[in-house]
Amino acid sequence: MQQSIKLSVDAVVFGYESETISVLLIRRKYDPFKGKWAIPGGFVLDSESLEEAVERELKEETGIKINYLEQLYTFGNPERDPRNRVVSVAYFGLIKPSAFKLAASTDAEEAQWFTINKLPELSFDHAEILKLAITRLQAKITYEPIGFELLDTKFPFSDLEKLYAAVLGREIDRRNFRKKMLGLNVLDELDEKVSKGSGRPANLFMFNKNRYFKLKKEGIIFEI
Amino acid sequence: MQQSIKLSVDAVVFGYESETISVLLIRRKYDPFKGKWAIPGGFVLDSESLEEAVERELKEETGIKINYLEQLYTFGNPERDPRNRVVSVAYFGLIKPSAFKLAASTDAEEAQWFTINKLPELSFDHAEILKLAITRLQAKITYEPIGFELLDTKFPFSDLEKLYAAVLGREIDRRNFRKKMLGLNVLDELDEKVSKGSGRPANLFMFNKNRYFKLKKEGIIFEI
DNA sequence: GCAAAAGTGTTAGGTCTACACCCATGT
DNA sequence: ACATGGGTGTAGACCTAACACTTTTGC
Repeated sequence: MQQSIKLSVDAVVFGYESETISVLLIRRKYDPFKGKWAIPGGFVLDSESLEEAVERELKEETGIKINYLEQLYTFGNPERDPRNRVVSVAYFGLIKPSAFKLAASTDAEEAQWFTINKLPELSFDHAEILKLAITRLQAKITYEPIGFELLDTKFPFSDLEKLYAAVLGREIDRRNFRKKMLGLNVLDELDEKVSKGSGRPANLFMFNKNRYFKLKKEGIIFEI
Repeated sequence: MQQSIKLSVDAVVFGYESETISVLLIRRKYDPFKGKWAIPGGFVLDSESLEEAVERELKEETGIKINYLEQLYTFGNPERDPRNRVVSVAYFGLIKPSAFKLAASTDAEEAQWFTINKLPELSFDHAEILKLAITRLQAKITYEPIGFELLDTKFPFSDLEKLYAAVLGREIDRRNFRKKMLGLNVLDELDEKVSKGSGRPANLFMFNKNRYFKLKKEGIIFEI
């Protein structure tokens, strides 16, 4: 059998800071779409798994190390790359603010964070991929505890609330949200406070992953 | 760039009859796994889309024409095929009972339906693919109206109820289920009855796809 | 007239939503 | 003392889950 399809991976990486969700994009060095912005990604090597390919490409192109990674969708339209047939397995990933800064090795001209409401024009079918990733993030954050992957290990409750508001694009009721989230029984309240300059200092919380998995195994589901 | 990865598609096709869910499997003609059962599938041609590849392979191998098709997941473990690196995009599909019979052209020895509780040993990582497909079917049937793709166009309400019971693997309350399902406002009750030999004849229903899409656009969601 | 499947309501408990005031700190 | 953000409770509406008898047909 003769087949000349090439296989690539692409990764939509989301970060959260200053109450907005951002996506990591790179500027293309070569044609097609030279100079245009694109989702990081590249061809899969013969010996590596798809996830390894994503992690390798992310490290090479942006210097970041991902925190959470899941497969999104495979894009296989024969016309999606103007030159060759390239089928791409898209992933979506989340990183914590502490890993948010791009590696010094990366030329700031080449990799940048973009707020999801202020996106540049994208290469290939990457706008479509990104749109799907955002939809998935919005859906998933309501039934799996992935929001914590976007926050530091210890966080004030208001950060979590603002994150949900940013992702879902709507206001949320502070009291009801807190009640429901704490009722899920997967957050540990620490004996530590943090002050944001003015206002009453906030208690810090941590996501208890073990407790979450235990509850999940018992059939108790996370849902906001 | 040198890359010798091959790309294939595989399709987990579900059917529903006699109150059980079945999967369509084929017997492999060649090594590896010669004589073993496998999910239908094959290599993607350079010029066709992934969906076209699935439909072509299904027609070639089993003679059936699918009713509903959606991408499931892409399996890319380097070890999944003992001979070459083959990355496979798995799909999951549903067919109506009227299309349930395998084409006469197909040797019954080569393609067969298996009740999902009585599966034979499978080739490659197909057991894993099938397991994922079942999980997806169970999840999806509760929040998208895909169950109707497994029934004839006109069906008695009890068929729908038994389908849900079969897919979810548990009993469902007849009264509550009917209330909720009819309350979604996507079923049309016909002026037609059907009798199953003994017992009171049942009214027939139809899924109203247009109404469903209209409601969906208005933000009203299907949920059981 | 009896066996078999279809059709139909009510109640109690739990969950969701809407909503406003006090608390702890910095300036 | 005032500005800022953190922390908390309740009542009404709504939804869910549990539960059993009557109706229509074939035999």
